[in-house]
Amino acid sequence: MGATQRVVSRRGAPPAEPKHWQLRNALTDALDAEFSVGQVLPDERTLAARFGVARATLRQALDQLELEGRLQRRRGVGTTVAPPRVGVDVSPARQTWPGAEDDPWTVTGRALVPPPPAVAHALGVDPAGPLPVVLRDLVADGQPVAMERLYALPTPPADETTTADELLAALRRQPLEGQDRAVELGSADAEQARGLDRLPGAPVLLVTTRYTTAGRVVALSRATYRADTCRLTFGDQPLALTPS
Amino acid sequence: MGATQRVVSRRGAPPAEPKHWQLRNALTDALDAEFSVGQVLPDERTLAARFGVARATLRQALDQLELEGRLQRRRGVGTTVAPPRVGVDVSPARQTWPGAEDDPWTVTGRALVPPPPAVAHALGVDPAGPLPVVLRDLVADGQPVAMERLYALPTPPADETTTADELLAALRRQPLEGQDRAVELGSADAEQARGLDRLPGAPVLLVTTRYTTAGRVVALSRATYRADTCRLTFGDQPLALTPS
DNA sequence: CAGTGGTCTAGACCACAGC
DNA sequence: CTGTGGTCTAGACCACTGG
Repeated sequence: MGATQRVVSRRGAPPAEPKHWQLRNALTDALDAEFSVGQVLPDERTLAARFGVARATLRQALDQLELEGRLQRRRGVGTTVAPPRVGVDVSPARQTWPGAEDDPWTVTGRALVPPPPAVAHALGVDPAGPLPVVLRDLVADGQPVAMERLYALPTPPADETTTADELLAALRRQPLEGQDRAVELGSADAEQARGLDRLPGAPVLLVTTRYTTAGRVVALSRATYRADTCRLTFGDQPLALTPS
Repeated sequence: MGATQRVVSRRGAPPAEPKHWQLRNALTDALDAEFSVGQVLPDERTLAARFGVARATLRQALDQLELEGRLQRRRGVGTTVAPPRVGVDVSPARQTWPGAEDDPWTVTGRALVPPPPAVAHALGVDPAGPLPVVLRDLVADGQPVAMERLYALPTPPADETTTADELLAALRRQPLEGQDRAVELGSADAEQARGLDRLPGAPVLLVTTRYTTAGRVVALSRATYRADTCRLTFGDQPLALTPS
């Protein structure tokens, strides 16, 4: 990225693309060609001036690139070129309960709370009645990448003194008949944002897993992965691919 | 949502949450309590005035809700409450080539193009040499939900006259040994945006599938799903769950 | 403390849908 | 044409990091 430049063309043909999009494309090319992982970019005010746009417009482009995992921004620090996304294996192929050996998740706590309506419905329980939850974290490459809430149908019924490990052990005692998963886009709530080192509303990949035994859903996991840094892999071996 | 209201509390405790986030939460609650699918919201200028914020701030909250699949916005029309996300089955369990019978995708074209670097690398071919691509669309509930580019290692070599169906047939003639998938967050390019009836940069779930035969990747699919309207399901049966 | 990204404002104009 | 969401601007202030 050289001296003052206007990548933007607005005169002439009517259906011109939005400036922030042209800017994103220009920055993508610059990132590919002239920057290496970890390198810090000029600050936003400087970049905006350099491209001849308002800071809000420049930020729209940076937002895109951060969403795509190309950039990493930290308040008070600066904007750096992000490393390729971390591949996280989430294949349902390995039919195991959570907490089995070589399970990379770490238990961070447990609670007894009224489940969200959707969870209560899936488990077939009363939304008002408290349900035990196991809280777990996933760390990859030294960075927190996901947080999970695992709602379990307790057998035998749990109380305030039941530990997370006891809840997991109770699940493992049953035969696991099946599990299915769903992935969708969501946004981090305040607590998740704190745990993932992001701001509230940060984009996350929400993975919902249902564990069934005897034709009945007995546990339901809600895992939120940082969408900017994670690639979820299903299958034999992780991919070494970056978009486009 | 009644008359003029300020949901926002900024005085007092220092670490107050951002207005746009409080606004998102307030709107989420209102959506749950007082709105039904398809209902149109007041226009943005009215809403902003109602909540006592600038339109840009209100829009930040609406952006979130649209990302989460709660709202649908159409330029020149208005903002409506979105229906629950459509579940799309993408389990790699069904080990079949694309284009098998009961494959819900529709072929829309083919091309002979130089592949993106990542694709060339995965297939082990020269990034400069043109590669055949099959273009396909996926429609669910009458709405376009995904677009796919399927890069194939042609056997025998394809030329400009090879049709999409011939390319798919050539793949199906080989034994499919394995496939693996990866899901990550991306943004729609100009063409995808057009096909998905969105604006450029719209959030998409990027699903990369590798098809292997004889220990070699012979085809690679890049499918982009509308992140606002789709939920990808892996497993026995689709889930009927909405976040929180 | 200075410098960074994050938030918020008030206003203007554009692109598009539908009447 | 009117009304909608989409884009863009210029500026201010806040929250956080690091020296």
